[in-house]
Amino acid sequence: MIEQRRLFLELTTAAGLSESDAAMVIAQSQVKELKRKEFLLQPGMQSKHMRFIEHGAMRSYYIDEEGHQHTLQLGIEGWWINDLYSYLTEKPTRMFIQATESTVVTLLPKSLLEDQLLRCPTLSHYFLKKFQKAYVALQERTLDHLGTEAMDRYTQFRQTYPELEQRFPQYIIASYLGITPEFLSQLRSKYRN
Amino acid sequence: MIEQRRLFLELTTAAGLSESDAAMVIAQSQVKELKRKEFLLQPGMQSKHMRFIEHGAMRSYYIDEEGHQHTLQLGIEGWWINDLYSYLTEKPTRMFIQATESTVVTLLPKSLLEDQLLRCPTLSHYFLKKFQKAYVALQERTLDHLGTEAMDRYTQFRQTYPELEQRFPQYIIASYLGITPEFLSQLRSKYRN
DNA sequence: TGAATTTCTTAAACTAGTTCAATTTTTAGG
DNA sequence: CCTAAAAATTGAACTAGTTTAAGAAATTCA
Repeated sequence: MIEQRRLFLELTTAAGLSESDAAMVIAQSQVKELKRKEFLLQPGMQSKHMRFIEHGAMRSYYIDEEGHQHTLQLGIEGWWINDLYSYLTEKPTRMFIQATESTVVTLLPKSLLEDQLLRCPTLSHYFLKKFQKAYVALQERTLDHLGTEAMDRYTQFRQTYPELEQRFPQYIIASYLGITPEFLSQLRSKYRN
Repeated sequence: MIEQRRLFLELTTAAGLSESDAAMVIAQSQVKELKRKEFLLQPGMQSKHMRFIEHGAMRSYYIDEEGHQHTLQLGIEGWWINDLYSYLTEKPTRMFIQATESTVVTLLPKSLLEDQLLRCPTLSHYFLKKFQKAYVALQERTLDHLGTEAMDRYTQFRQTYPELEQRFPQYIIASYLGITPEFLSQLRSKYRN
């Protein structure tokens, strides 16, 4: 059964673990099923797991003082999703992580994972790269936001993540792009002609 | 002489290294002096060092397609400054790192540093925390930017970094806050009354 | 010290993106 | 398959922040 898990595939291919090492990691994991709109994490909670999407789709977002949602991360099967801020600092999160379809996630508890990272350099290297990638993605997104106008951000988003555009409703994509759904709608109608 | 270096102090106190371990790190380092407006890093270069400000002040920024500057990091003596994106990925940077006063920096070459990280867990832990902090700071800044209006960002900045406000010209602070110098000037005049 | 350069301010015209409100279209899931 | 709920669209009024321009103040360093 383990072999059917997408995470098993990820660890044996992308991470380069042996099948037995991968099996050991998976043995420590929990599986969680979520219905559409259910939450995996909510403000005030602490993120104590690394989370891998087996199938389905999720997003992380936070709500500012004026009540506006800002989507920070989108993810579908085969992606990791988390609030690394809370995971790394062990402070309470300000974020929601929510399933946008019915979704299955594998959870690796931080405490157990850290033991395994000490024992398995390959795994450790894999996660180091993941953290770096997360930093890089965040920086890229931040620069993008500061220096690019909404329309360009939208076309760039479509090119970079064509699979995401079909998978998430537009109001979520708008919130990821940092604009209102109404304004995205306007952009789209201009784009068409 | 080594004992006079601010980095020596940082390593023996904040990082908790022994004096001899700290001395070994320092022995691998270079010192660089910069005049006001001189660059430590420019687009296209690769960031191959960790950089510690001995004294003076620096900022990192990038220039978008329309030619606007966006300041990402400010730093004064006792702070690290770098483009971690380029340092971690070993790709060319998009950023400038510039001295805003005459400044002395200690440079730790990545290749040598990584050997030392392997040998010295205390040092390794110190840098792990630094990377995490950088991620956290970036995330905080990004959220802030998305959800807070300029005036609030400004007052928050003043509270969080009172030492920086006096140290950098306003047009740099404006660019750090993500607004034009003219608009910051307006905000300040409202704030006064 | 003093001239040249850099930085800051003010104000008016402007624009990218928001808000509000009402209508239409699409989708979820019993 | 049907209906309630969710999502997308349209347009008009609005606002936070930009642009341009020009003068005033502050700072640098020869």
